[in-house]
Formats: sequence, C-alpha cells, structure tokens
Amino acid sequence: MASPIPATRTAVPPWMPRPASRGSASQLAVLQKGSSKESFSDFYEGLSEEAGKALQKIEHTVSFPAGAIIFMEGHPARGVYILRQGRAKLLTTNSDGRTMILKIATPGEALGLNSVITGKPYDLTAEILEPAELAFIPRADFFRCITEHGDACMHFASLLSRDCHLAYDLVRSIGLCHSVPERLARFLLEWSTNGSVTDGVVRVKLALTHEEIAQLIGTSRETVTRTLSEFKKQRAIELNGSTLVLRNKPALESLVAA
Amino acid sequence: MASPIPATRTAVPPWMPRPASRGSASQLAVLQKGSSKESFSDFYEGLSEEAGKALQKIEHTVSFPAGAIIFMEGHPARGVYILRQGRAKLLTTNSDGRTMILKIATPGEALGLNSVITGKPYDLTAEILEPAELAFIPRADFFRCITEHGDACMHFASLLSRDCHLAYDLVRSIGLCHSVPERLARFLLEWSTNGSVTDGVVRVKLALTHEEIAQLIGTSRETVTRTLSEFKKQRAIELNGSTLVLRNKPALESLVAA
DNA sequence: ATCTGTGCGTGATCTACATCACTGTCTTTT
DNA sequence: AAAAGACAGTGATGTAGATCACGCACAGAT
Repeated sequence: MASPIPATRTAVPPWMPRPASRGSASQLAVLQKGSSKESFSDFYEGLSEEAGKALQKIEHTVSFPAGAIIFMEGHPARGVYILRQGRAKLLTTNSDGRTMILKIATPGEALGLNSVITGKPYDLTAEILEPAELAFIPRADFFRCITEHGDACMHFASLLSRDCHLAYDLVRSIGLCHSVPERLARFLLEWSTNGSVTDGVVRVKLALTHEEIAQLIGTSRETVTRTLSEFKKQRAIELNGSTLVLRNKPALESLVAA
Repeated sequence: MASPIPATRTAVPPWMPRPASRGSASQLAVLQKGSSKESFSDFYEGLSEEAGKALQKIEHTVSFPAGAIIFMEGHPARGVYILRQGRAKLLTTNSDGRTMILKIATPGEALGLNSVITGKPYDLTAEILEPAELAFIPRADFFRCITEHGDACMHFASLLSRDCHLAYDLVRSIGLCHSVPERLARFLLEWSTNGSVTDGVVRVKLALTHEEIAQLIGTSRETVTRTLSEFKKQRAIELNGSTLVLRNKPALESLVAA
C-alpha cells in the first residue's frame, strides 16, 4: 500500500535483490580504501578497525539492476544499506505522484541509517540509478554491533549530522531562493564539484535526466530544459552528450549570489 | 559579514545572555520529569542516569529575553543548548534577507546538536520567541562526557535521526505540495496536536505572527492573512485573539489529502 | 496626548512557472 | 525492420501567489 510505485527503467521486475556474495575477507579491501573515491561521509571511513571488521562480518552484499527499489518510504526499516558500486537516488513521493529527490547517493554512502536508528519506517525511498552493488546490515545485528563497539556510535552520529545538514541546505535552496535559474545554477555548481578541471573549465558527467534534475531542484521537467538552453545561449555552459562543461562558472555564480 | 541581523522585539540589546544559575542539584529535578510536558525528543529523556548526571554537572543555565539570538548560522559551534523554558525558532536566512523557519523548539529540546557533532559552524540560527531559560554545554565537555558514557551517544544519534526526519518532512511539505492552502492546513493540523480538545473541537494557542507562519510554510505574510480569512469564511477555523479553534477539522484534512 | 513600532487586512498588479499538447530523436524490444 | 518507450525541445495559455502600497488598531514609550 501507500505511495504509487515509481516507474522503472527495465522490463525485468527489479524489486528482488539478487544475492551476489557473502561479506568477509573480500569486503575487507574496502577498509584499505582500495576502491572508489573516498567520500567523507563514507560509512566505513573513520570507523575503528574492530568496529569495521565486526560490521563487515555481518553484512552481506546484493546487486540490483537500474530502476530497482531498495526500500520504500513507509515500509518498516529492515536495516542499513551501504552503497558499494553505482548510484542511487533518495526520494520522496506524495499522494498525487509528484516526486522530490533529496539526494543522489554515491559509493560508500549509507542508506536508511536514520530510520534504522529511530526504528520508524523508512522516511525516504531509495532507487537504483545504474546497476549497483549494496551491502546490507540487518537492524538487529547493526544495533548489537554498535552497542558492543562504543566508538562506532559516535561515527554514525556524525553521519546523521551530515544528513541533517544536507537536508537543511535543501530546505534553504527550495524554500528560500525562489527563481529556478538560481536553483539550477546552484545545482550545477554543486554537481560540478565532482568534476575534473581541464583547460581551466570544469567537465563533469551529468548523468541525470532533465526530469531528475527537475525533481532535485523542485521544478518541472520543461522548465529545466528551457533554463538549460538559456544557460547554453548565454554561453555559461555547454553540453556534449551527457558531459557538462562549465564555460563560464562566474556567470553561474553571479546568479546564485543574487 | 554574514547574514543581516534579524529584527528583535525589545529595545534592550538582547544578544548577551544573562547568567542565571549554575547547574547542579537544582537542575536534577528535570531528570525526575517534574517540569513541562515531556516531548519525546527531549534532550535528557531516555538518557541513562549516570550520563544525565554527568552532563548536568557540566551544563550551566542562562536566561534570554524574547528576540535574543542564541547562536547564528555560520558562527562556530561553541556547544549545545538545551531549552528549559520558553520557545525558540530555528531559522535560516539567505543573502537577501528572506527567512525560513525550520522549527519551533519547545522545552526539552536540544539546539545546535548536529553542528556540535560535525564540528562545523552552526547551520541554523536560534532565536528566542518568549523569555526563555537555556542550559549550555560547551562542545569539549560534551564530547568528553559522551565518550565516557557510551550509551549517551546512541541517545544523541536518535535525536539526530529525528531531526533528519523532520527536515525531510519539511522538504516534502514545501517541495511537493504546491498550494499554500494545503501547506497552511497541514501546518494548522500539525500545530493543533499540542492543543486541548473541548466540546469536540480542538483549541490551541497559535502564538505566532502571520509573518512567522509564512516563514514556516514558505510563503508571504499577505498570503497567510488571506488564506486564514479564507479558512474562517469557510468556517473551518475560528480565531479568538491568538487562540485557534479548529471548527471543521475534516475540512482542513481534505485539503491536505488532495 | 502624541509618537513610534509592530502586526493585521485588503486591493491592484505582474510575472514566473506549471501545465498541456505536440514533434522529433534515439534506444531497446521483439 | 518495425514498434514501443524513454527523453528532449518548444509553443501557447492560465493562474497562483509574490510584491507593492496602502489604512487601521493597538501597545509601549515619553
């Protein structure tokens, strides 16, 4: 029951996670920060070695196809998911199908942490954007583990603090700056922080549909299309395929400052 | 630098807290839940006795007049404040003076917790609404205390989780339901949960200005005035002085459901 | 008695954006 | 190869609500 099921991208029923591997030795590599870029809101980053190991013994990894729903707003919180590979969007939907994306999660990130801690149902929906791999830690095990490892708790408190902070930022953005151009510019600038600088301009994969951008900044798909072309016309940005090039970053920044 | 100083309500310069008492025996009464209503996001509620006592030994109480700023967005996080008496608003302001209220804090509530934990500057401003008394716990002491008392950390993690949840609710509200009547109805219903039921109708002190309501639901003062009169005309609500009476609760609920 | 500040009530405008309704690509499926 | 979905681009249109600009009431100061 509850909210309508968001459209998926694949014909395959994606809801069921497909088991991939059981966590243990193989996962430990992550502690050595072998893999992807180290986001500093990383689930394991900064955790003590014992606590980390304990958790990794519990977790077990599953993969999901694009479009899969990991968990859904309103459903009981079974446990925490840690995104290992791929990206996911955290969103909320209201009764008439309108959707707002709160955040695009990247590898390392914990999903559903706050719901697991309060014990209330998930307050957001997590949907996979591109084929992904996640580690799952059941609620009960998670609790057992963090009560045994005192230091871990502090770590998770700080992850939660960051989530709060981010949510406040979002409120500021959608509640305070009323014009779409400003919000879009803000978003592009924020997004491009993950990009690389070549020849003085920032390049970054903008692997999102206009619809998704619209849901991130709280506007309609059409308005995103129009505002993006406006930016292109003003030579502030350029779009080669799905690569975004910030031709004139200051121009965007001036929109935000206003 | 930083944001403009919000207007205050008193002629007296309210910025400086006036010391009132040093926490110790007198404060312990709170543990016995002697005072006000017990909000379940209460700072001390659910904390172990030792941890509670330890914290209360550290804290020291200050009073503030209405309009006082406890801390300001962007300023370094000195410590946590616990609201003992009175109410405070947590708000954020953007460069052109527009303000959004995230929450009205009531006694028991912790202010600035997430910033203290991340160690970043306060991400919100806290302003006193009516003469209030607060307990202050300096950041360093707070940390010392929670590392000594493992269980406390879990407690604070759950407070943070609640804050996240609330923030998500707000995003949903301002980002998803586009009509002001709906947001206002939602707000009134939410607000009236603190009210008392007499003769089948809910009565509650709506101790907020239209301006403040506007900043809570993300609209303009004038629109609040107009929408409230609309509600009155439809006999959904009644306003006697600052007492709000929900004459026709279902009517409001139907607006929200849509 | 007057002045000043703060909050409320209302009318008249103006516009940014949502919404609807298409068309044109480009994948993916079959 | 054909059909079916996704996505993107673009015009026309309507309207909710921001904004400006008042007047009024009431509280505290002096």
